[in-house]
Amino acid sequence: MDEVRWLDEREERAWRALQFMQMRLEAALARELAADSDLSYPDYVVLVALTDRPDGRMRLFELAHELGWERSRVSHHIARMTTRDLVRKERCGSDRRGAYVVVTDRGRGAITAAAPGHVAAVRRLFVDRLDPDMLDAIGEAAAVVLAGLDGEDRAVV
Amino acid sequence: MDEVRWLDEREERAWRALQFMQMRLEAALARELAADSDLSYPDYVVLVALTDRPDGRMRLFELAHELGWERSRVSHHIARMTTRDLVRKERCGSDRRGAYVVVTDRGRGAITAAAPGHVAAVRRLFVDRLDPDMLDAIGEAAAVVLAGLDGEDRAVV
DNA sequence: CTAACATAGGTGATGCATCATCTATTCCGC
DNA sequence: GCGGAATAGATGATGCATCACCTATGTTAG
Repeated sequence: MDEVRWLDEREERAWRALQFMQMRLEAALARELAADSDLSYPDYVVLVALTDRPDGRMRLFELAHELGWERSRVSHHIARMTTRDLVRKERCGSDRRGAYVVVTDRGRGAITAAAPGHVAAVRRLFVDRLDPDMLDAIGEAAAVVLAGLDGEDRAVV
Repeated sequence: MDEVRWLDEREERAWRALQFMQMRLEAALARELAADSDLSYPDYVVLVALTDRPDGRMRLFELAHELGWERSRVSHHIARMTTRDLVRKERCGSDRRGAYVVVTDRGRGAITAAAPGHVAAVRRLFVDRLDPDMLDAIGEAAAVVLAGLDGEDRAVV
């Protein structure tokens, strides 16, 4: 049992501020999205991922990987979105275990309507508050931490 | 209707990386906490807040404010924690609408057991991956964004 | 070829988070 | 004092996220 290295004041401040910012930011964005679009934040990111593809379709496991979601989460969420006619599922010919998720017209309409407001909110609350140096610093720091997380996952598996 | 100012490549990169980092980091910390402590992340932060007080007690609304939670969330969560004997509620004498949350012995035991591992994980996955400059930059950036969010809230209310 | 394993996806249970709404109490202006 | 507004907290419904587990299909070592 080694001694515990608690966080010092500077470390604690940065860590807590980041946590708090993330929580408040996500809550604010989700609220704004819900207020003017009938989409939740998860709905939004799914539709962004799908409409980034020229054919508006993706395998479920691709979606899971791209969004960093668990497979089961994708399954549940796509099921909910399907009942709202934002996406639909199609069986996959080449791999009969698999399925495609395809964005519907209604889904396209929803994301087209929602995106400008959401991007404006991201700017107003986050991007435009920070000067480019800070933004780069954050991007770089996040990349470093992500690389560490990836490394752990690979080590464990 | 003004033109939409979409995010440029640098902005998008920073924003996405931050989102992704936050998601993966919180998931990893929550999993680790759950694996060796029977506490969820929300349980953990509640117990930290309570044990920071000399008497281990707080009003529910204080807890809501300190954690940045909605009142209803606090109410539900404390109810769940009460059934597990991590905290208990006490009626407040001076304000008969109110109630205290008090950490129990079991709650103290749980947080004492969980904290070293959690702090070690925060170090391993986040704090120790970044040099002090980066950490400060993040703390500062988060503070700026938080100030903006506070400003909006005050303006709306 | 077949047995073992890996992968794609689905499902039910449970805990988490929010919303709308409710009651009880306190505060505050008149 | 009294009546309206604000505040403290609770509650039920609903959507979100994870876990443990399941089926079906594909892959590969022997």
